[in-house]
Amino acid sequence: MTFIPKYNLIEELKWRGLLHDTFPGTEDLLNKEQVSGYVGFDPTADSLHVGNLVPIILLKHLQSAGHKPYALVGGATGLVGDPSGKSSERNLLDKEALLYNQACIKKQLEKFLDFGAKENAAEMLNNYDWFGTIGFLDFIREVGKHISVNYMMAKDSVKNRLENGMSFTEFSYQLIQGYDFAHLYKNKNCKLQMGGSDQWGNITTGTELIRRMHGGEAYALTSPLVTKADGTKFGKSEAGNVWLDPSKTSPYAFYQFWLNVSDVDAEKFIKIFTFLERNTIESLIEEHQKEPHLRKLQKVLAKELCCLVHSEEDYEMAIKASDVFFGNSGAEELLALGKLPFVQAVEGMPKSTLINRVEGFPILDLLSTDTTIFASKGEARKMILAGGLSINKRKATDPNHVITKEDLIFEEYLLVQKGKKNYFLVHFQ
RNA sequence: GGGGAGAUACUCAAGCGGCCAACGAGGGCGGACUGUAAAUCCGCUGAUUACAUCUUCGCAGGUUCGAAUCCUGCUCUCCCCA
Repeated sequence: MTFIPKYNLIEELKWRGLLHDTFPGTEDLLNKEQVSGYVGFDPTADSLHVGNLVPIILLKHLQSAGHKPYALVGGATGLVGDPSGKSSERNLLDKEALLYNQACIKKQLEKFLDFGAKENAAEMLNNYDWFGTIGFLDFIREVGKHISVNYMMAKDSVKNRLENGMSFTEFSYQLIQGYDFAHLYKNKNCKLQMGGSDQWGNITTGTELIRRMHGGEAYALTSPLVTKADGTKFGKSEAGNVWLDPSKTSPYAFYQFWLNVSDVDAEKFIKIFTFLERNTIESLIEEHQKEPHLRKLQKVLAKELCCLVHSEEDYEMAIKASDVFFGNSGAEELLALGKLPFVQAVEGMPKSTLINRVEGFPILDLLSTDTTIFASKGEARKMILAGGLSINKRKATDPNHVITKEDLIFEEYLLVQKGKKNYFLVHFQ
């Protein structure tokens, strides 16, 4: 039976800016047979974040080109800790947290791939399943014997750490990850490992192991690190990491993250993060350049990602809330939003909870003493006098105002707005 | 070991007896404009009960009606000669 890929994966990834490097022969392999490929995800947190989207997208492309994707949760590798890109030794996570993280990540990954496909259903793996039972002695006899320390020391991830030191634990990481690849090669006929460019060293240790242990040929494909034009780190908002878990980063905040991408980055990101076709993207870019103020690219980008990671309903809600928070609408529209969408939109905002008092809160105390919205009363006062503070979308003008029940929205909230886009929520109980 | 220069607010950097909560620049925050952008312009940027008061200019003392500014000691930094 001859295999014909749905499309040339390498070509596709190339124009999208998702290709950094490949092993020689990878393209030929992908064009002549159905390939099983995998990506590993570290359970360092209880949720994936936007930075993990790239490897997820690689898997999706692999699957839609007709190949078979494996998503590997690093239950074992997480116990050790990948030194790649780290300048110092990290603390080990405790086993319970890791188990919890693995479960969370597994659940998230399940959303993105098709596990019911006939020809090339995705599969989920956890490397703890094969590492958990290997003893240390067996491992160093059967695996360690094939790789020289000299070879391991030559990797950037190790070299960069020789000055400041590195534990044996982290040093051996590449062997563990390398063995994953060898194990999957042997047991799942998995010939391809994908990942970020920082994984190159770990991946090549894997292909080397496969050659020495099984006399086989394996392949690799990496994507570049996602960068922003202004040089700041991708994947962070003012509130910190942008997570895929809606309880850690609300769909509204997630939508906002993509909407606020700069013009230059939007052109780049729409290729990387969406599955829109080439001509669709090209005409979108053209439209955007003609009428940049409409920010069509950002809107499409935010929509696609919001729908991919969350849902259409979440997207609709995010748009509604965005209109209220950033459009020209005022206090009336805020009320008209209704309590439920309001609560969803304010999720992820800096928040303070206060016990309601009958006599009310002098506004300056509320802003600086009862909450940490301002560092001092003086600052809060100046902001009010400068016209930079709104309460529930209504400009505050009187620094001596006392907040009482009448000021609350939906009877329990106070939406404090500092400047244009800094919102804080005060919840009264 | 000898000689010299310096330490000022988030950073750089003026000030050298009262007019100093301390010039100016950068950064940060806010306002106007705009695309929830960039650029530009304007304002704020020690605290407080804001008329006014209080605590700040490496640290500790001293002189003086009055000190970031003068004197003494200490700590630290930089430079030059051995």
